[in-house]
Amino acid sequence: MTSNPRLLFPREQPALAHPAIDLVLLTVSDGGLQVVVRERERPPFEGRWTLPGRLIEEPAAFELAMHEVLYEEIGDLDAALRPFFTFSDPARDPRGWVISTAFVALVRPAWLARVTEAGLGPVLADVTMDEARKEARVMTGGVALPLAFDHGAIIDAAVRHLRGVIDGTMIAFDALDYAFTMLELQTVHESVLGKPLSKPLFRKRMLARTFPDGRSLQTTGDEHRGSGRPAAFYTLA
Amino acid sequence: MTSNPRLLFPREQPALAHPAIDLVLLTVSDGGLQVVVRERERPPFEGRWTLPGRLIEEPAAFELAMHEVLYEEIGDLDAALRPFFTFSDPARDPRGWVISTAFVALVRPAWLARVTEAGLGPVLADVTMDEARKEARVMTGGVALPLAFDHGAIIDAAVRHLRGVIDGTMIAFDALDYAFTMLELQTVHESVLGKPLSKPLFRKRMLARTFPDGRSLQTTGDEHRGSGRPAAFYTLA
DNA sequence: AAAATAGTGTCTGTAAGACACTATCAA
DNA sequence: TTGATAGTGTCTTACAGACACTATTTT
Repeated sequence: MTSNPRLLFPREQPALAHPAIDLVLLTVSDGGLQVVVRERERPPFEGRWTLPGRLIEEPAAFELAMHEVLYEEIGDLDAALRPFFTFSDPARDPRGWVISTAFVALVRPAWLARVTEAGLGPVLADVTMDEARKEARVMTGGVALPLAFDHGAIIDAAVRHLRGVIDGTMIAFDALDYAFTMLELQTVHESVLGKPLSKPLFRKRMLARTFPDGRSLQTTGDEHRGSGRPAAFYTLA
Repeated sequence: MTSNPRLLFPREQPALAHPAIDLVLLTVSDGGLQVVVRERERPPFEGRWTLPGRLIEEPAAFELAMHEVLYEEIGDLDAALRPFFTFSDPARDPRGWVISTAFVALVRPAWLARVTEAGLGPVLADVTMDEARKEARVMTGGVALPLAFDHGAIIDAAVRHLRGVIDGTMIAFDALDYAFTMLELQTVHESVLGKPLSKPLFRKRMLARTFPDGRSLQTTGDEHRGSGRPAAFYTLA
């Protein structure tokens, strides 16, 4: 499919752009939000950090291209990626007009383990939301990683999107294993919202709730043993 | 086909696409949702109906192109258009790969008057949501208008988007004049949601509410006189 | 026993929801 | 007066939110 689409619109001079996708893969560990980023190896923005993503090479619905990128980056993933915004500013990429549709997903820390293990590939970086500016910042070990393009704004928009939907959808469970403790679930919510929640209230609400797919939280019978009283494991059933 | 995302422009053949925008301009009159559509005058889909929109001719952020289309279609408009989805299926336009970012706005019936008056231009059509299928249908005077491209799906997605945000944002007021009655406000909500609401409850909620910009509903002192008891006019202040 | 984490009970305020009612206009 | 539309009062139930409390484990 290399035919130039310009020829198909004889009566107009429509602009052409490079379609692209960027993925904001977020996870919650150590009580904070983390995002997958990798270092750019060529100009522009050589040495700065970017989200996984790329220009589209074959005409295909973005939802398909998105799964390709996922497979290459992480190896496998069936988490629900949702599109949340399309970034279209002609100045966002100095090489040309790149229109990027951004997707966001919460993923389980275990699924990202292979990313970190690889060593030279993408890394997990802590996300800091700057509530005043419209850009998130990322850092590892307290060292800020400079971001390429408008990727700070993309991460910011992704987290704000999640904040709006985390309480009405089942997205939070994408960040958790099959079985999880109530505290783990609460930490996912708190990390996304960027603020603490009341423990008794959160518990009550979650246990009373029937989720959109009809399931609700059930104890598995197993327990998580830590340094204090064991915590019950819950799952969706 | 190599798929190393680090080799972008120089060594790969990224696809090109035509960026486009489509506008879903909705209004509420006669107690129902209406949308601006116009008849296509050439293939493909000649004679079928489309949303206002077009291919982008100059690289520019979509938000700018959107205002251009608005100015040409309606003459003037400052309503808040919000992007809600980007449609990217390569098969959605038989001429080539057209990636369309769709925007939705509620607008005042008076602003659309000139559209209808023009006669030969766009028309206002009644919107029927087909809750089962993911496509809305439109009709005028009980006669269904066949839609071009995936515009039925775009309208469906637009209304679903509105349903999710109408109660938490101030969008509903975009469909109303400076002063409006409580019933007019309620009708806007009901038309978007596609279901009736309790009158006393709606009234209580709206009068008790402080909206995101800090304003709340205040009576203007004027009255709307109809066939029954006059209704108080309200406004945001 | 002390520390740590898990989990519960109770009270108060507020909002949802249902329903019946009153108010004010035109004809 | 009747019909029509506008607007209110009241009662019940549910949930948010705050806070103090109890429970079960490890060290």
